[in-house]
Amino acid sequence: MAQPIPLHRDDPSKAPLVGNVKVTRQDWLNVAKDILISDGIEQVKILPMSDRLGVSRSSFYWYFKSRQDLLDALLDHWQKTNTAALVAKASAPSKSITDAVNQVFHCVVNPDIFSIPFDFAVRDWARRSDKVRAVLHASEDIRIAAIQAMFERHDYPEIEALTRARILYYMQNGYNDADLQEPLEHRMKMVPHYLYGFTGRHAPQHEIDDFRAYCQAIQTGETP
Amino acid sequence: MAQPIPLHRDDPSKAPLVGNVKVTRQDWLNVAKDILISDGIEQVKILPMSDRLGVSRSSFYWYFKSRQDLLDALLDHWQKTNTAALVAKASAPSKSITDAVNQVFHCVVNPDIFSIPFDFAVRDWARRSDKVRAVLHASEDIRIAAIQAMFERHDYPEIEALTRARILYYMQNGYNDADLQEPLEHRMKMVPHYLYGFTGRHAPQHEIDDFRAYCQAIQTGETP
DNA sequence: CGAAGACTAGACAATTATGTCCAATACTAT
DNA sequence: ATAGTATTGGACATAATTGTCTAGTCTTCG
Repeated sequence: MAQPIPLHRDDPSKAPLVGNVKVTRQDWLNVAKDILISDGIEQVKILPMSDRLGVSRSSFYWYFKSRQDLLDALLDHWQKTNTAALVAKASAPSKSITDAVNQVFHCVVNPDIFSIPFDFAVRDWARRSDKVRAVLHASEDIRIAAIQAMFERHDYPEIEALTRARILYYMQNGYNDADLQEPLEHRMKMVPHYLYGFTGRHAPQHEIDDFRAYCQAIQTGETP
Repeated sequence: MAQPIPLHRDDPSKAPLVGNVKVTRQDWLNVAKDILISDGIEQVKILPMSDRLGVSRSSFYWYFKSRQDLLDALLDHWQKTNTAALVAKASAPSKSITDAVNQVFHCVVNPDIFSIPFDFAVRDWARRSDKVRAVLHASEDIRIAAIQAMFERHDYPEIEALTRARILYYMQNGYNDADLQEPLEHRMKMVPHYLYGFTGRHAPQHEIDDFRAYCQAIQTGETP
């Protein structure tokens, strides 16, 4: 009765999921992720997922020991995508601090390398699970440390590098309303101010212009 | 078996809730609010609430038509406490803009008039319910309009008043980790910067000093 | 071709939730 | 006191969810 509607598979070349279906462990994880993002961790339930995948509910237990086993895998998957992506961007070589910040900014504007909704969803989840909260805080420490190191590579003193790292990082999380259209545009406008206005200094005009051009380029589809 | 543990009642002079208990509609709402804050709306379930109140599950249906009826009442209660409190603070007369901002700041530091965790919880809830989201957005518009009007009363031009209002308001919501200890202190430190650094101007030193003194006074127990 | 392993469907059991109904009890006003 | 109302407890019905078990089907590989 239920239509198989897999939202995204690993390998699109695989046979379509109709008739006698076979799904992968990653298919279950992807559906779980979608539901986590849209409806919260409480709604990650086995029967609705199996309906969506078009397979029997009991097949789930071949791939996962239990619902908790799936949730653990989902959290692990989050760490290995979002946190890893942010750290990679922050650690990449850069010829100026503006260039470096632009690279980190990639994570805010390019959903393919960093999923903001996924981050929000995990944050919500963390409020209700000690284990997830511990993982989240550890990840945040790693992320901020990577950004701090980035500033330090561009000769900012340790304390100021940490302050700027925190502002740059938390700026991304200023809204927790995933449906709001405004956040991205608003964030982009505020980046130079947050980054340069906080300590009392101001950004050189050409750096602000660089930011604006960069944001526009990404929004119009280019990926510098 | 379950101990009756009402967390807070309307009228403490009432008989303690032991033995043959009678609870009020507000008791149910208070428990629902506590659970909403600590565990999310999904966990607001009737059986656990009745256990906590020490009454039978079916008694619930005397006070509320259904679970949804309770949730509607809970959302209504939120509007009539938090939003009303913030608007009241923003609308109160003030002899300077610093004084006015200090008054709004009351909502960040005094849990008795404005519950930040309650606000966070409703925000989470809104992500999963169109109805709640509509109410939340309407409330935010009302709040920001009140703060904007406050700045306008102190002779800020309309656009700048709106910008400052948004910053002052969203500053409160920069963190959505209700368990973190840091947010309050961090927010307090950043208030002057957010408020005065954004448009390129800077706060007079005496206003920053006023903020600091104000925050310290509240933290040490005084309520100016 | 045929067997072993990978994967799925469906039946069964246990738990927890919502909601209804009615009898029983406690409180209040006369 | 007692009648009437307010409030509660427990039985019943229904649905959703997790998990187990087993028989069966599909795929792959010798």
